[in-house]
Amino acid sequence: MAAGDPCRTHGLPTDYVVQHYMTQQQPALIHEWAVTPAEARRIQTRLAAKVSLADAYPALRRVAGVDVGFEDGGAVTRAALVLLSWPTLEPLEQVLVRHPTRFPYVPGLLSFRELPAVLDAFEQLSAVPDLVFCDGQGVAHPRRLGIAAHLGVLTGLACIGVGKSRLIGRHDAVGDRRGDCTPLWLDGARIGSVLRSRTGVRPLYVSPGHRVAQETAPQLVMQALTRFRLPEPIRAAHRLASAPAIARAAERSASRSPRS
DNA sequence: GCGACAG
DNA sequence: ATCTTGTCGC
Repeated sequence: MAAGDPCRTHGLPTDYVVQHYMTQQQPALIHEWAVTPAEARRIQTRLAAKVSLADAYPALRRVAGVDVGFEDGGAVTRAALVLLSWPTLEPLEQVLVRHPTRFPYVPGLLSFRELPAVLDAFEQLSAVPDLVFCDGQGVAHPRRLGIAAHLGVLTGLACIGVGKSRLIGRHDAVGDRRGDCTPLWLDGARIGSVLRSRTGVRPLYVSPGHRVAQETAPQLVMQALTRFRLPEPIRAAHRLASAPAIARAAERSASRSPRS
């Protein structure tokens, strides 16, 4: 691969070494996506060793939000990526990529289903975000490599996983007021935080993906919140990824109350 | 063998 | 995630 080329992730043999996403610095391990569940789990265990749980991101100027949706009963994957200013959270740029879906949903292997399209979206973004908020878990995962951690290791970007529900781990009851937070544990180690992003809503499962510390992750999510349950970067990405569903909903309500 | 199980 | 209408609550 020539220096300067964006990182390509398809069709490469397992363990092929390429440059980090747009940074052209440390090489990163890129693997094949056409794998069996058993191979995927081995890849996760190997890549998990590359995750860093120490704060190591640039001064925050712009952040990104990632979310994925589906069309055609799952046949098509839609990856939405939105770039926003920080700390003002104003949308700056957005990218939507559609890919044929080629991996089933298997609990614990979500990244193998969604990341191919997400990585393509990153290649089309004109600027590199200083931090990424990703829908799903970070290291709060059976093998410590949820989609946010996987994305972080492959791109080298600082990432935070924000899950709407729990994949694994145990925790005490969370306070019911906005900002209340309690650690998420697995085998005696902290793997994330359970955060009440808004009073009266189900808590968020926040965990570092890469280059972010356990204590920092929930703080950054709090700073990315406005008045809703989900942090703004992810809300923006979700709106984009769910555009077809929203359009169909609007279509139905329009047919129920026709004008004229 | 029986649950649990991101999106 | 997606399919789907109305409905209970702040």
